[in-house]
Amino acid sequence: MLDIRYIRKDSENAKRRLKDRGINPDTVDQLLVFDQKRRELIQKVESLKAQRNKVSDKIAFAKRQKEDASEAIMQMKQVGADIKKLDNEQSLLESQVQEISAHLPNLAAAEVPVGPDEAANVEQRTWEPKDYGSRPHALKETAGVKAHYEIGENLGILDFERGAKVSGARFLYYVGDGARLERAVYNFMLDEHRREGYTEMITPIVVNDSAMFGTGQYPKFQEDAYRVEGLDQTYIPTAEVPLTNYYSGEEIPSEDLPIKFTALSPSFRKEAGSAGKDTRGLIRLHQFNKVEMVKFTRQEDSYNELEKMTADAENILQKLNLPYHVIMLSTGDMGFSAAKTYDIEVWMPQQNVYREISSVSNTEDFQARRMHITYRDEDNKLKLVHTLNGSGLAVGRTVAAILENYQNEDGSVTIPEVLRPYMGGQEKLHATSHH
RNA sequence: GGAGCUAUGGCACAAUCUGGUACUGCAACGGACUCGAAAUCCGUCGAGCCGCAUUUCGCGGUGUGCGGGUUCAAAUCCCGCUAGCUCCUCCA
Repeated sequence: MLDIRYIRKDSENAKRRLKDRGINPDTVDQLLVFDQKRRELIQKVESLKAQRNKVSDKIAFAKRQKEDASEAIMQMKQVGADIKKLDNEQSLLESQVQEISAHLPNLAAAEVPVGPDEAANVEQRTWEPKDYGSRPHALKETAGVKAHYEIGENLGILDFERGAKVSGARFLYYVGDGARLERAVYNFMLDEHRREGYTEMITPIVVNDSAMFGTGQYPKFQEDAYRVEGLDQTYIPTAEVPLTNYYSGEEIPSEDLPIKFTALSPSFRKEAGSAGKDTRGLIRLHQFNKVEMVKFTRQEDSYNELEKMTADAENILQKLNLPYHVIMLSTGDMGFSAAKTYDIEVWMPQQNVYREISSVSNTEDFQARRMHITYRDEDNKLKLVHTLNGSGLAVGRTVAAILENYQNEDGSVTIPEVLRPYMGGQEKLHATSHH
């Protein structure tokens, strides 16, 4: 959520910056009207309440003295009724202010490119293994390159058909070495992050509505969430939700900052509005594994920590020897809560494109204000923490990238060296029977 | 899932039956004493949120788990909810 006092005080800039995020300035004007009315009403009702408090004290005093207070009581009857009426008006205005505020996205950081969509994103850097060209999996340019789902099905390690039979489209079974590879990948990721100082967590994967509100998924993006029927609970779309809400409503001892969490979790998304897109393979599923990173930082540290978190995600791809590039998302392509986002896209040779495998964002105090997570600065002043989140990485998409980039001409797949200790020293995936 | 109990400052608790200034202790902070500290004594102490004012001290509202209701007035009475504890039931 944005600071209403900023919008009030610097409304022209607020409108301009929100316009970059796709918000009609009229919406902001409407918000300011409600806010103005609300504050006028507060002043009215508060002076009545001050009066009531004073007279109530007098009545209490009189009763103790066994004196008659019925005149004051009669007088206060009307005041009480007026307060109730104004209180109701005020709570209506509060909810109108809240309704608009809750739907306003975060403001973009100054250096974020302004643009309506992904065309305005700006590439930051590219990376590929030094010996990429001489490796057997360097099939980037050749015609015989297979798609990851084709490789997986041929090897018998990915079973989309039975996933669809049992659950529906966009679900799958990993079978045998496929399941082992997935497990190797996320264990490797978690171990790397732990080494970088992240505390490993296992979180609830069902959360309540206030948690979904806290990180910014609700109220705006409910249609993409798997809700538990009748329970006001939701299967998490990302571990960012339970990890960030861990401290909701709390003051974090400032000597503990920055705090770094990592967790593997399944992520559930209805993918409403993406019908027909990326329908095949591991790219777009209703359920997928993801290793997530979350940080809580002092305000002045968050952008430095954003760079570090991005490097932590890149480290995984570098150790896996997978080519990638990093882009900075434009104002029109960023997520609701983000002030600045780097996407990391991994090279997928069969489609000849870079494909998103991680998204790393600084939300500044946007989530912390919704969740009320604070710390005290050097002057003992209460401040909102900054929160960051990033994938490190999407596990299924990593498996897909490994299959495509490490495929051999005989149909086998070489296992990246760093993963071999996680697979009993195995070096290749071959077609085998798993039945 | 069933029954009972509980929820009050950073912590521990009182006031709830019988509606009327939310008690006390510990901790914390300031001061006295001291070369310094401990002990002792004196004083301050409801976090957060909202509004107004602002160069500074501020003023008011809210705030006894959450949401309603009754009342001139709610920690207290009524209704709903949440969480925790105990017992029963169930379970990996």
